[in-house]
Amino acid sequence: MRKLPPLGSLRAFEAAARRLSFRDAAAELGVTPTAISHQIRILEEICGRPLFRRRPRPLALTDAGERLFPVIRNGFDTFASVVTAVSAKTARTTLRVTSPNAFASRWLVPRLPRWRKLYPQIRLEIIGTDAVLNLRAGDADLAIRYARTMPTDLAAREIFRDSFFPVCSPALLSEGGPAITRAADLLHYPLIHYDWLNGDREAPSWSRWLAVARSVDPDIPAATEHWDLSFREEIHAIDAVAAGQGIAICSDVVVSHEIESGALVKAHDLALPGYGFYVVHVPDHPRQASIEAFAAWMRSVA
Amino acid sequence: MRKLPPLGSLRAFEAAARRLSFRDAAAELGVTPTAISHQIRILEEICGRPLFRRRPRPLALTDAGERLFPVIRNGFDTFASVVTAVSAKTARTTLRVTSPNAFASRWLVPRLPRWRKLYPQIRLEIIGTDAVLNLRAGDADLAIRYARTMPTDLAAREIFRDSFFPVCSPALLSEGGPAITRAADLLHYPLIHYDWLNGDREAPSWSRWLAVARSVDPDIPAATEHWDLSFREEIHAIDAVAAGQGIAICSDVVVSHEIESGALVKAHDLALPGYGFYVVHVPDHPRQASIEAFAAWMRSVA
DNA sequence: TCGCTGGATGAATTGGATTCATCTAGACTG
DNA sequence: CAGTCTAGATGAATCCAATTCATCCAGCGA
Repeated sequence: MRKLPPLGSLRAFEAAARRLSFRDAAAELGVTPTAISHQIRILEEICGRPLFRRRPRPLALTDAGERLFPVIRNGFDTFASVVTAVSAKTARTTLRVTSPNAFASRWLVPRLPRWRKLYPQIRLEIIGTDAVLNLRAGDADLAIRYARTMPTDLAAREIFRDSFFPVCSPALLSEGGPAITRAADLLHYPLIHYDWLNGDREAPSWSRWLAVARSVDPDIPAATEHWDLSFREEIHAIDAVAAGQGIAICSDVVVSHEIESGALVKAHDLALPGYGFYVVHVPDHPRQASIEAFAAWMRSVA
Repeated sequence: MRKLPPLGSLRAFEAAARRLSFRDAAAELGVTPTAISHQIRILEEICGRPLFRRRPRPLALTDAGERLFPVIRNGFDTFASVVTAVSAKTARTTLRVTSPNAFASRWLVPRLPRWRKLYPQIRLEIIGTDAVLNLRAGDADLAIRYARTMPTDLAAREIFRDSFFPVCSPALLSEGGPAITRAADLLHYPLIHYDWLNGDREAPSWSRWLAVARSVDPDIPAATEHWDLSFREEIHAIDAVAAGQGIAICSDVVVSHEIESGALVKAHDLALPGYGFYVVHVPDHPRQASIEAFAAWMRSVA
């Protein structure tokens, strides 16, 4: 028998974890912060352990919370998506695009004005979620999938591939830290890690990057247990990097906006190979033309 | 901005869709049928279309309902699973096994007494769900995955493979229907279909079976639009077959219990190749011994 | 040291979910 | 065909669980 916690507490938790603020979560749900506090307390009692570390501030998720969050978030994303898809006439003129969370917020959204200028007649709905929506069922018209190889289950084309570099805030380097001239120098700074949702063992990570760097710079110790800061969510990790809390291995595509604006800089030039970004859709989609336009546009602004 | 329907209505819907009865759903949730009715009405108003076809009886899901159901169900399954996993020590002596829904209820559960007899000291918790749980995150200890080829992201071993046959209730044939001596005779009966959750275009289906049968029996018409009964859920389809409503293409493994007991019979001997059942777990799992025992047991009772 | 922000806590309140009572469609029975 | 039974619909009344209010406390910055 399935034992489901009160759903209200899950909704409160999801909003609070996403915004890392009870206040903002309360505003989003149209209630007072007190209500959020109570709901999360209920969930914490069910789990038998705290989900947030409230002090010292700022608010942060505990390990248990980090574990819960992506699942609950994806679930709600998916619920919202199917219900919208099932609902009578969801403005069938908009192209519904889904992409991974980090890509949506870091790459897609900042460039949407350019899209709008080029194709003002094609409205986009961006569904940023790490849940894998079912295109065949119509949960979205087009998906941007992030994978090592081309998806084979649907019509797909590769738009571009990324590489992974160590990146950090320029402030981190200028504020009197040791200069970085060689790979080993990176180890003087906090290293920021984040998990990959998929179980790719080959995924770019500090341990892989350091292994490659070691072949160039033998001074790098073989077993660096240097887990200074670890996040379950790529977006949280990037926020931490931008805030100058350390250096992370990031996709140059995902942080390209920050690199261009100077908010982040490459800390070293050694790159790990990354993944492909694929535009995926059902074959013979009724709005093939819009899909073509979108794929072409993505490639053009790469 | 994500537009989420009231979660209570989703819970009511999920229970009602799973049991195909407002009454039973109400009993499960510990409320009166009236409450279920109200909640589902709310969800139907949000979707702008009915989710259940109430009359004529029996209760059935509409297309929109069929579309919603698996997603909501998987979401709740996953929620329950992570919350349990996160909760303080869930009796760490039990081996948590997840498998696809149909396999859990049709194959695994009926054979559990045998397991219990052999390994009374190893307690099992069966999490039957079509959602893909995250073993690395500890949502379960062991997964039975159903796939064309061996999963590569975790330690896996093939337990057995299945084949797909047309099966039906013996009552269907004995009740004066035309005898089945060749493939074309099957077309005199209602054909029962069900969707595959994964997007496998090569998945065993009536159209594939008939295509193969046509090479033996050219009398089978090429384009048979014979969609008599269609289900989104394999379990529902099997229930319909057992109730004598028609013939379906079923996995011999999933219905093996019904075949042995005589509740179902093969309607024809032509088989389609199926998939493999894989026992999957994280490498170097702390309870490797239990996992070995389980894999060995599964193979032995195949 | 003093504000200021953001969250915790417990009692009081309220509004939305549930129930009650009643009604109807369809299925089964003889 | 009545006659009966099951399962769900409907609308008003009820009630309890979630929310708010009022207050308190910890951390942070000036």
